[in-house]
Amino acid sequence: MSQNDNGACNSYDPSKCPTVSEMLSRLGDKWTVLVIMMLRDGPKRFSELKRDVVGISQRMLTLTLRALERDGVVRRTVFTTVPPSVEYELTDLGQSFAEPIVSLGSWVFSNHMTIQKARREFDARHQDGRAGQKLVRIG
Amino acid sequence: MSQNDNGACNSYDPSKCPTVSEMLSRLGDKWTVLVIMMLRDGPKRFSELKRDVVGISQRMLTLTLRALERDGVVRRTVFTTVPPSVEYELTDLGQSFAEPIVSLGSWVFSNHMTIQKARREFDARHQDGRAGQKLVRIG
DNA sequence: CAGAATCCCCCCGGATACTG
DNA sequence: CAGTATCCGGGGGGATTCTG
Repeated sequence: MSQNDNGACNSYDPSKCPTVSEMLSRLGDKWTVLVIMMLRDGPKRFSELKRDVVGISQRMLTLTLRALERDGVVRRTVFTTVPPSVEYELTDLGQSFAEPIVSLGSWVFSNHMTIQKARREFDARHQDGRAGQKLVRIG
Repeated sequence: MSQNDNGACNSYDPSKCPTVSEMLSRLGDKWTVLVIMMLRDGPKRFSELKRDVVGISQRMLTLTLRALERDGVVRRTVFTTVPPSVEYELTDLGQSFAEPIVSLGSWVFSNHMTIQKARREFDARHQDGRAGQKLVRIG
């Protein structure tokens, strides 16, 4: 985070608003977006999420859900049955948050061909002789 | 990433589309969004960006810009002057990408108060007695 | 079933110094 | 000015094991 420990936000300068950059970087854990998209259809149980979000570990699922719950985006409901089950669902805040999230995901999905093409061209342009400035191997 | 190494995307399942999750996780480096928002107003030079994106190191700025250039989102133009200057600007693809990005940033900005309140309540709820399931128990 | 706890590796990313 | 190269510490996150 930035210098400011309290989340005070005076100007519309994201870099000066800790909460904004925190929330944005939360998307980057790469699981948050997927989890939120999964929850759009309605409540889901822990094991459902774990099954549907391919590749996520239970640890990361737990951490992701906990963070979202803390932000008031997700509501957690425990059913004291045997065996126990827990349901997760988007709050109203979460629903409204899901909108820009989905827009973003949709954009990426519908443009990923273009992106991949651009990447291939970039790589071809930079690996052979000319001006080959490799920084770090990407991908 | 997932099992699939090539970026093939068959179904509308983000978790099965490497490119989608890669692009989404790129937002999480926490600089990408800020850089893109800065470039919305028009072309900017390297040093301008470094000055405006508060807290970013030249290393991270370079890496972020390089990645965005590779994705075809940003165009890099070198002017062989003395001293040299380099301009960065959004491509058409980048402009369209900026839209959902901005939506996201705006949402976070206009809801950060609610989020902070939710966090405080969550923390208060979980540190004292009540069903206190704290994740990390220190000491 | 839904987690919590522990171990441990990797890489992100900051700081610093050097170039064309 | 606009990078590049190198060192290095902290933490993100996977795999595994244990519990109510």
